[in-house]
Amino acid sequence: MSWRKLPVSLTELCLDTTLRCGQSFRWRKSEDNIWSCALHGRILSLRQDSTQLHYQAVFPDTCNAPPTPPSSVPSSEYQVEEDDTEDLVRHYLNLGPSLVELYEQWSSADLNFKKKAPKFTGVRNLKQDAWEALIGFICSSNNNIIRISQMMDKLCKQYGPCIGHMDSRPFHDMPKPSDLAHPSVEAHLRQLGFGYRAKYIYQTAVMIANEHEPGWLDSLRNPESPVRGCKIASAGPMRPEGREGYRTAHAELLALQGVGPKVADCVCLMGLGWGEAVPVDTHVWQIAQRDYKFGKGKHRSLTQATYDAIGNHFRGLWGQEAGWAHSVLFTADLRVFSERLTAAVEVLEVKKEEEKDDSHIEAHIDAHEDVKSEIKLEVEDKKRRLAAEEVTQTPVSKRRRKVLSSI
DNA sequence: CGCGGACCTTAATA
DNA sequence: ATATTAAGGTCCG
Repeated sequence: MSWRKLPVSLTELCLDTTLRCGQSFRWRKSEDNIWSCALHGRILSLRQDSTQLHYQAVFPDTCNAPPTPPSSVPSSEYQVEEDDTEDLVRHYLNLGPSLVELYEQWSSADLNFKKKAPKFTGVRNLKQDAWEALIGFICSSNNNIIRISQMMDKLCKQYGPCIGHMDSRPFHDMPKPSDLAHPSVEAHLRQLGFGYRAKYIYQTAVMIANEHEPGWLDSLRNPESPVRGCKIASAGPMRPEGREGYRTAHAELLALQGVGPKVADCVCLMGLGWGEAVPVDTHVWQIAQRDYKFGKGKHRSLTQATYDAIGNHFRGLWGQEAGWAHSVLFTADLRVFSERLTAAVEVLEVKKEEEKDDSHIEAHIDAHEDVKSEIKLEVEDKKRRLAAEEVTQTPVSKRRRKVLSSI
């Protein structure tokens, strides 16, 4: 029940960015900045300060302790089970690589990355369960992060096991493929507001539960990035189009209903450990046109050839973890973080403290004068939207609106 | 191989 | 107030 901790700086991991940037869709944040999610049979909770990541696992039903092992299980084996939360955290958050070093590497190779990344440090590429990633990203087509999250919540509440409660709210884990392979599922999901994705989810569940061998999905994983344990085998040499295992996994996934090139790449990148997978969605297509000279001549529209060319270009630029670098730029392009580009985030943070005077706010803003001028056009472009957002969304203090309009 | 339309829902935008 | 658009696309002809 007690919290444990790992030393992690905010530049190595920023939970608030990583857990909101559209990689995963099941984390919930409570009042006091605690993120929680039902994962591997427990409710995992995370929070962080400037120097440490705090984590806690609450297991169901047994006084907040891990399940009692059957007496037949040797205690030595059980010890591993009991203490695997740290491993789970390290693995899920992909804490192995030095993110500062990776950012340096990507920045030295790419001026655009160097320009955009400083406002979006600590974006980690989560190593999620492949099945969860598959369903999550099938839901993502023509959709937004809020609704995707709501859909995943409904799916788990309807079909997944309840792991426990926090703040008087139930936490359900992901249902298994066989739980969704019943013919009634499609109509039910449609009734729950999944739209045309209901059929995709049902058909994909049938494929994985009934058509493929058990373990098929995980067999597509990067052997250098196994679910548990350490590296089993080499993933082979890097090529412009990615390693062989990645290409195979991508091609296999395409056979599933509701899985096109973009969703397949998301599953490869965030569920199967293929760091070179580069999902090209509307955001990345915009980025490729705006910052990397795509959108003309041969690559006027986002055809399959253009899609592949963009991935190849980014792999050539950023290397084996190109998909991770892509996630950083994708995050920088997300609407929910757009205010970060306007320095309004400083105002937000100051506002939370409630008792600061305007001189403080001005100081915060002035500190980013250089950034502001550099992206002045973008600020102009988004300022109007932001201001409108403030008026229509939540009641905002006059002070904040005033500051915004003065940027 | 590339194009255009349909496809579910919802909330912001015009 | 009501129509249109956009939200991490895919499928089909």
